[in-house]
Amino acid sequence: MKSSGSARKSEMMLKAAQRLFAEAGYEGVSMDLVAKTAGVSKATLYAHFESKEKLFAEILEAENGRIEDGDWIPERFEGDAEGVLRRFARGMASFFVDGRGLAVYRLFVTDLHRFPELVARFHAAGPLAMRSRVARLLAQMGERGALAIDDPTVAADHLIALVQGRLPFDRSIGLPPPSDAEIERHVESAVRFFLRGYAPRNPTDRR
Amino acid sequence: MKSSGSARKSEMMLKAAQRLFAEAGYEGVSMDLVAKTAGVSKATLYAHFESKEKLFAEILEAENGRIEDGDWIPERFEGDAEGVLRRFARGMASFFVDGRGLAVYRLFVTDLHRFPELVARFHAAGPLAMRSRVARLLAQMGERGALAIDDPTVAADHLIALVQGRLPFDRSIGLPPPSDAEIERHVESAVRFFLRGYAPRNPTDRR
DNA sequence: GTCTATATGAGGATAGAC
DNA sequence: GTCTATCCTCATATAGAC
Repeated sequence: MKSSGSARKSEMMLKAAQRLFAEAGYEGVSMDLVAKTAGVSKATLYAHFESKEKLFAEILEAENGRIEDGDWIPERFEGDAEGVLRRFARGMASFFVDGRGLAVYRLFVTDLHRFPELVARFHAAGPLAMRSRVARLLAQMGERGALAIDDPTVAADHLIALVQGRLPFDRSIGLPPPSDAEIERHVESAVRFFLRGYAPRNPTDRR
Repeated sequence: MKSSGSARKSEMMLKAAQRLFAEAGYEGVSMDLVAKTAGVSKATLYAHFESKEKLFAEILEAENGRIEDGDWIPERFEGDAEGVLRRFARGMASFFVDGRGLAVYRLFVTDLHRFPELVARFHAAGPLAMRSRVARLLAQMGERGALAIDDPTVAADHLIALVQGRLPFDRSIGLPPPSDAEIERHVESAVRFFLRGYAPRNPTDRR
């Protein structure tokens, strides 16, 4: 059962690296620390990952790729637009205050420029994929007359910008997390504003 | 005239550090490089700045404090709201694509968390000061009936979020700068959306 | 104040035994 | 594959002469 122990160690290393990089970024984590946290020696770590850069890129790609996992972007529009948008916005806010969104945001801004060959791919798989999914949702709302959506991609940019706001920025610079009440006010204000801008010109004009 | 030479060197060191830190961040710049760029020895550099952290904090405070210098946030509202907002948005966009805004944004996200005792002060002197100034402008527009502004601070958050969008984020991760046409489309779309949301309910109701 | 030379330590990566 | 021990580079910071 040697290979089983090996597989377990491999997983330990990945999990340790994932957590540490998300917390402290590329420069903030040493290979010594990753090895120690995973309970292996540095040589073992290097036997599995040829360099710190490769390890980091692998971790970041995994985190970034799971950006669509969140259940906070509905696949299809069902129900009332305001309720759907409010739930979406709440999910997005916590995603960028506490969750993977914050970690990926920080890793992108802090360290991605070190890997020029990855930038375009990761950008497409992360932020752009998220926008596409939001745009699809908004397009459905537009088709049903719940919103007056001209260009769904542009509208998605607007919605994301409003809901995201300064949340990940403020968290990244070290400000304490906003309270639930503050998040709720932020979300509420963003959604109401978005609805003002994209309300259907004639609310009764539904097909 | 020894003190004159000394003052010149002091300035050289500050200018070098300012440029280098803005380009490469705290970790990306060594004291060796700062000294070499400034044309002095490392010992001289340390005679003027007791540590790299102190030097960095001094540079960042100066850059951040000049955030209000830009002529792109008018002190007073004069003319038509749409034109003022469009000029403001163009100025802000280039501030965050090329200018000091981009540099400060990156330094904040990348390195400010290393100086917990500075976070609150720098946040107030930078992002919050900018928002205050935008809020004052919007409040004036509201008072004159050019916009329907309920809470100027909230409206400023919305406007900044829309205009800033992903510009500094995309630039920070290493994407190429958007073309002038792309910036113009972005700005135009943000301003039009903002105006839709904050248009006066009754445009003729001016005092 | 300013220089050259150096102390000191951290961290990425590898050698060699098992 | 995994370990211990080590190499090597680089970066902060300082000693000591002028």
